[in-house]
Amino acid sequence: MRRTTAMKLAPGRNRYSEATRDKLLEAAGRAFAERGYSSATVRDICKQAGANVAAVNYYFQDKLALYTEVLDQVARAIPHDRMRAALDQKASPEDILRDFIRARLRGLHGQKLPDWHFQIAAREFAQPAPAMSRGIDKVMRPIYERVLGVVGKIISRSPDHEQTRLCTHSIMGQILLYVLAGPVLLRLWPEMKMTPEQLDRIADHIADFSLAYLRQMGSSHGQPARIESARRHK
Amino acid sequence: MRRTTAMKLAPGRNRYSEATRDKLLEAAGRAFAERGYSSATVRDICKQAGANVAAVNYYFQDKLALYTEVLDQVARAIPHDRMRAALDQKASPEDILRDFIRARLRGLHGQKLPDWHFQIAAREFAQPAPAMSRGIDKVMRPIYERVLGVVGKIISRSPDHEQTRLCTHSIMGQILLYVLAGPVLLRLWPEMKMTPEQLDRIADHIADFSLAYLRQMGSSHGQPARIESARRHK
DNA sequence: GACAAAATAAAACAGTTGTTTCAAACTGCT
DNA sequence: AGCAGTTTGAAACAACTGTTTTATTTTGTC
Repeated sequence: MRRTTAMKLAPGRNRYSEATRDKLLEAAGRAFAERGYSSATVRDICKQAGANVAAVNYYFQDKLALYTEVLDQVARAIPHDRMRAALDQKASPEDILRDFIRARLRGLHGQKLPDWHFQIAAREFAQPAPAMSRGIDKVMRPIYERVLGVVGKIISRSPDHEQTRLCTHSIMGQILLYVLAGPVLLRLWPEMKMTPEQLDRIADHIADFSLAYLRQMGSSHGQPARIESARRHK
Repeated sequence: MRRTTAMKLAPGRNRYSEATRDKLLEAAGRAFAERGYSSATVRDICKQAGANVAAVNYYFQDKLALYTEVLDQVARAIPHDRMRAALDQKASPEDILRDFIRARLRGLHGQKLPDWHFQIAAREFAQPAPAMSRGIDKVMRPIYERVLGVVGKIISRSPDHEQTRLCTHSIMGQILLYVLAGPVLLRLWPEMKMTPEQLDRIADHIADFSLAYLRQMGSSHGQPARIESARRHK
């Protein structure tokens, strides 16, 4: 056994290989993304990783623990990439927002990241697993609150104002459509090719689409959101 | 046996009860929505429906066939509800759009409809199941194309113009955020209560947010989309 | 090379899965 | 009431699930 004698709990580095552990993680990532948590089998993951069936329970305690670690890996990979850089730059809030949107969409072309990251993220969005709730706090919240700040600056309102939140959600929603519903969109719009060029055009559209309202809000300071009298009924 | 003698293939009505068949469908809908296809067990579904374990294989041939029928049920139920009504009314495109958004968001409060419809749809978004690809064509496409038409009218462009598509996606994305990512949003914004009142306010925000850009596009006819010079870089 | 720790391998475990079998109960109709 | 056809019920099926056990091989260190 590994964690019984001499190193009860050593989740960090070992002096031994750790190569199969990494292979397991990668295979698990792909498997969970493709088939979902319960449909992906431990046996298949081990076979894909070229390891024995007992490997999962040896390196991780559980199948669930494996999944949790995969989620952590996804969580750690996303924010540090391009979005943080976009949010951290010194520029006008408008430009920061535009760059942030581009950064996020560019990630969809799988230039660097394995694209199963997004599939897992999509799944967790639709139905957060027991292991996820923590992950939301770790991954989403920091970025969410940064965007709240940027949007708040543009529309001259505090970050936790309801208007700021709604606008932020509008932006996030537009982005998430392409992140989450990729396959579906592709069916509805076969011409969508997800090339870097098209992704940039989509990103610019989202920025323009959103800024149209944000600027309008920003210029009219304390006034109500609705410009033209919205039809209220029912 | 049922389909062996005298009625080889009779998927339509029978002269006998069919009550348990309906109960099975409903229980299956809830189970698949809550736990997903592979995690939901036939035994649990039958127990929830108050039927025997063999019932699923008797009334449907497979677990997969059951799921397919549930998907068909979802497909048939969604468009005829409120969205179709909103799209079919005689009004200005702006009002139609606003009503459509409201109709869709109102469904989230599960006032009338079993809201697991949306959960299943969300799951199929994240990863179209073997049985789904057809479903997309049946459910999404009709509505998608109707919205394309409405948006196209507002911005004075043809329904299959790229600008029309991008704008439609922007609207769909904002809606889908609340449909798909409900649990996640609730974690990020605990004050969100999803009451009918708040849902209506959210719907109005989405309409205002979107119309700000759409009207602006509609007034400037053949001109490029971007108003203020967008910062192009990299 | 020897020795302990660590990693792998093969087999078996207990539990659950979807599905089938077959007899019993029920149904509508003459 | 009688009877064919339909629907249920309980049990068993084989296949597969995650996990554990046990033995074997590999590894790093003296």
